[in-house]
Amino acid sequence: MRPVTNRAMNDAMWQEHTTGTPAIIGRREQIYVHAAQLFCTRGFAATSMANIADAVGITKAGLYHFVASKEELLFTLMSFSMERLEEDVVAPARMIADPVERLTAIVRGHLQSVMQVTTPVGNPLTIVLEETSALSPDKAAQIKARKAAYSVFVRDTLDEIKAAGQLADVDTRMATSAIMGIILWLARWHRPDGPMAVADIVDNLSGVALRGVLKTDPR
Amino acid sequence: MRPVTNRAMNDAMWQEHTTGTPAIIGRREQIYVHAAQLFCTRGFAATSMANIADAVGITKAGLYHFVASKEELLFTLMSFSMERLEEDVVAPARMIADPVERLTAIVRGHLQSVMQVTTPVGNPLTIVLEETSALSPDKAAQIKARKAAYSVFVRDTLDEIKAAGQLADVDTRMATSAIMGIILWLARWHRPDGPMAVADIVDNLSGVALRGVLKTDPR
DNA sequence: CGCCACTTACCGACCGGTAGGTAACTCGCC
DNA sequence: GGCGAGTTACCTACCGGTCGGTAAGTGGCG
Repeated sequence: MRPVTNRAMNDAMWQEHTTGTPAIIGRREQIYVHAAQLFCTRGFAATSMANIADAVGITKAGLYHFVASKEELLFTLMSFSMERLEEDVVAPARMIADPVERLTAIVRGHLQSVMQVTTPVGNPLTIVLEETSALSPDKAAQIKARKAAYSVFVRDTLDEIKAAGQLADVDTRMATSAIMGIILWLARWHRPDGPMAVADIVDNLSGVALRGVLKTDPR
Repeated sequence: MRPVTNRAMNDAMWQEHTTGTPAIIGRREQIYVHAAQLFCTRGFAATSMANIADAVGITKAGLYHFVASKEELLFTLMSFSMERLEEDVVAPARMIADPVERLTAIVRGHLQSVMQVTTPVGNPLTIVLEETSALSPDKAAQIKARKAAYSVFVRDTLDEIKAAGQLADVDTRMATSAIMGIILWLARWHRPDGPMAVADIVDNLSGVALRGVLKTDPR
């Protein structure tokens, strides 16, 4: 069973929902894109394999030619989602030495990334990450560990900012939670056809987040 | 079919999970409390009526003696949740004339309210509100309208603050979204046995939220 | 070039199990 | 004796997943 490449899936999701033109992509990619959207709209448990098959335009048995199980489908989607976050947001930010600049890059990058996959139901890749309870304990633990690593990365950056005397009077765990809340909530409500430009949303939300956790710059 | 009073349900949820002592409450209240927790942990679709019945200690048919349907159960829970928000947070805040003070009261009150019902799985009453997709269109619309009214209340307050020249350079819709994100995310991760005191969490998160949206006080 | 072995991409029918929900009965108490 | 609070037994629909089968290629070899 040939694996789905992340690049192909990303292209598929991105192209389908930004240009409106369905990408010429393989069945596997089609399946993952439709599954992500359905899981996002109705939830994992409320989506049947027959629903996904219908959306793709094949039968349920045909669907099982490409995926091993419903759980594997969800897990692959989640892994892909975490990989995107790690590659597109965390990796570039790690190269930035100054902690305030790094935090800015994380927040703006993550916000940007959330809006890059824009569907009429929010960002399926982010929302699907909330379905960890549908996974077997060991797979759930894998995803949770990757989420936790990201959280630690943000918090460590905030600790550095605190050490440099540039953090507002706030616990770094709480600051991390506040930032995550702002970003994750965006993933739920943002619609591609909304009235506000992506760049403006990034500016506004990163502004609130950074003003909220940083000491007002005395410069 | 006698209705469940909100006060009784509130007492039940509150007492059960703060004192550890199960409150002496009626079956109806027991059912709603357990259903809320299960819906919160596994999700609405992944929770069966048999699961709820087991948790309460009766049979599934016995459960149907008290509730009309699974959907009604969810809808009642959601209505109760919105009523609490409206009574405990919105109503008191409406009496405050100064918009900055009012916003402070909303944010702190909502954070407080989220942590008042503390279970090992977050705040079921808040999280259950995310299951609107499991409701029939008309019932979903009712809940969405109440959520929207709350959102408008917050945004109107921010508009007043802007008019008074006390808002940071941020769109009021975006500021509303950021504030909601911080609060709703708290409802997902907060645990009653966490290391941080409720009062400290309120101070920290309201601090981030208010610093994020308000102009730095020149006093 | 043509044929054969093999693979890919499916389909219709079906399986055991579980879902939400119901009908009819029983028990105990005012 | 009637009503509230349950029970057992059961129904139908649908769930995730599998089975056997097949049409349309693909590649190698004589």
